[in-house]
Amino acid sequence: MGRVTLQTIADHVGVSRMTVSNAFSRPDQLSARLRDRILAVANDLGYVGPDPTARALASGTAGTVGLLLSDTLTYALTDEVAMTFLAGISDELVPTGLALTLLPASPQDTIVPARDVAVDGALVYSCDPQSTAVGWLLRRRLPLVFVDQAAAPGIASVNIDDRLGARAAAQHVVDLGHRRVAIVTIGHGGEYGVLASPPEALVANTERQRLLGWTDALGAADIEPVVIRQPHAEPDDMGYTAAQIALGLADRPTAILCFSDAIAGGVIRAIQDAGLRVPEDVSVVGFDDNPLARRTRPALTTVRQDVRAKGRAAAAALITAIERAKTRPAGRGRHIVLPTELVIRDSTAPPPKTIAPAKR
Amino acid sequence: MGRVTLQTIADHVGVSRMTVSNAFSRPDQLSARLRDRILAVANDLGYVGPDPTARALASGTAGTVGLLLSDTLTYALTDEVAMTFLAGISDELVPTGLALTLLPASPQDTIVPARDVAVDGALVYSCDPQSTAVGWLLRRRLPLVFVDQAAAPGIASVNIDDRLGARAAAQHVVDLGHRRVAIVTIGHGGEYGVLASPPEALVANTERQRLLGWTDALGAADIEPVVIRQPHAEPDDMGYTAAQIALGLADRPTAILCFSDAIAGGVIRAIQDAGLRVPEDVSVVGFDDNPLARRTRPALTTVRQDVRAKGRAAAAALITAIERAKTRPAGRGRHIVLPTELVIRDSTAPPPKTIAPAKR
DNA sequence: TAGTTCTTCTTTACCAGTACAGTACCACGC
DNA sequence: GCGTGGTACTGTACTGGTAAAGAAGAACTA
Repeated sequence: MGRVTLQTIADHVGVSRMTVSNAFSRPDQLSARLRDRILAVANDLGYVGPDPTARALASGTAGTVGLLLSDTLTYALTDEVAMTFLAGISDELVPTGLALTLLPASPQDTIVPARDVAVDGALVYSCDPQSTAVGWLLRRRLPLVFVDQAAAPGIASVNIDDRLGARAAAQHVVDLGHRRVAIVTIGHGGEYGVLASPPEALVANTERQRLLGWTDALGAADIEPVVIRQPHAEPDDMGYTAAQIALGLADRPTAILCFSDAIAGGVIRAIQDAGLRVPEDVSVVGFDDNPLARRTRPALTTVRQDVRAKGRAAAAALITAIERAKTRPAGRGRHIVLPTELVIRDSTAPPPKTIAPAKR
Repeated sequence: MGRVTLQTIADHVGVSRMTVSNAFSRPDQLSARLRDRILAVANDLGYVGPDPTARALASGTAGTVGLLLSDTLTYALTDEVAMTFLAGISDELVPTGLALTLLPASPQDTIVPARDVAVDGALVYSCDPQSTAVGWLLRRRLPLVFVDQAAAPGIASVNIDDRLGARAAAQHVVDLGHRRVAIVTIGHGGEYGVLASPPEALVANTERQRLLGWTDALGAADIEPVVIRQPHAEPDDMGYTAAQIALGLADRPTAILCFSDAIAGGVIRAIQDAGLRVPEDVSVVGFDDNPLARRTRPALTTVRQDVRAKGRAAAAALITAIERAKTRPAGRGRHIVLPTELVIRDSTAPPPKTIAPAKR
């Protein structure tokens, strides 16, 4: 069947295939007159442009970068912070003309996107570095950037200062005079419910770092927090059930530190539904400072991170890594750590003098 | 530089290149013994698997589908409804092993993802059908599915029943006895502020359809709504400013119909900040029924759409379209319309007998 | 006027696979 | 003892481009 290729056009115009290729890809390599003629003929023949797959093979660039998300795509995507991260990535990517390919962790092993889809490099966002998907990317020797996960030698990484941020949050409630503190966190893998094992055992790096930060400050004040870990299964219940557990404890906490603002939202609802007040009865601190934090009533005290900047930094680092890979055999990546900042709003206050009973 | 290809492995094992290819891609074509031997040698040589770009060229499949989002990626992505849509897409895509490539509308014209990135088909989500990016996809004759935009002949589409949903929302406030109704909508392109032109003039199909639906019901009750259109620039102010305009009108509306729940959130805050109550002074209706709608206080009356199902339907339609394109020259796509449903909660009530003055 | 450089186009040599049609060998049935 | 069918592997012929060096004529320099 009459598929139109560069050769078809070349024959029609009476030039070599290479010249037609240049007409599309390197306009400076031929005269403007000839180029216009070629483009006109191409248009008449219904030629759209050089075939992307063929071009990818010949030139060695796919024109897109991968993004590997933890677990199922599905799971990571429900998080609204992830959206902002994506937006940050696209800020950097769009001007370069690169596309972004989401690489789901495949359930099968016949087709595995991380192994079988063409990309020029990839961002690895909050994944288990031991996972098979990450393994494939490493073996392919693609330029990589690790984001929100433990830095690996030789691989560029972008992180926020989770530990310091969490530490500041915990120090804040300590300074307010709280002595009974609960932590509500979320993650995947490991045990759920009231957590007994030390933070080091957790798989998810972000969670581990924040837990270390919280216990840094609490430990220094000789406070042993109750850590409640809730699976990420029900997006609608984020933190609600965990908070109920915390409130039901004999020594009810007067402050709850949360892994994210989304969780803090659920925690606040649980507190209010139990007939208690925030911050008069229980103080709550979030993490992220997402747009909702400002609007929540009471406005949420939280640890700000600039997720969009994180996305930009990650994409920029990847672009550099790809550039470098073209010339040098292998570059050692830089490790970027972005700052966090405690934002004090209305959800934290000194602990109550006497503990009000939970109604309900 | 010893790059390892199928040939390298073939030479080592002493079989033909084709057999090595089959060992990876079509295990049933050779004996298990030989296959294991080949795989072992491949592993020793550090071979990861058939090169994705070469495979794409030779087999004619890229292993990924495109997603074209309106305008800048950046812009579409801040919307949390878009996230749920993505999750729905991945529900269908993941089991097939396909990846998802986000195709940003490029600002330049040397590299245009919609034209230059290899995909097996594409979803076009809420785009202007006249845009150049859509034009490229059409010219490439890729299997396409249009989502949330005007159906085009010969192209499969997935929509929700925006018009009927909006109509139900409007009918609801009419039934409650409201006579002064404002509409707060959002979109891109065209005039902003109090809208004078008829709905038909709007570019964005979703917005146009909902506007038609609202005016269907209001028109039948002989009510002329005030339509306020706010640009999508400031994601943090969604609906707030528009609501302030509405509340400042001489004939202050007693009901406000909103394009989305996110806008409704801003509208409610604006009403409350003006010292008025929802729903006693002003009723508010949203659209989407996103998770927040339930949590908002008061809980939001809204029009539910199943965004995730929409994503699933779109991806499924695309997969069928791709399947069919392999055999038949061109299939005419089906047009799917998903239902909407009015969910009545606490943000709507009969209008007040007397109009309370706005404080502040 | 000859040498040099530019511009413009062409030649050659890949890129790394897959599809499809063989071919050789074996077992089976009668 | 010969067709018949199945399994296991191979040979040939593509897929549609790009990089890099080469060649031919024009323009520029000395």
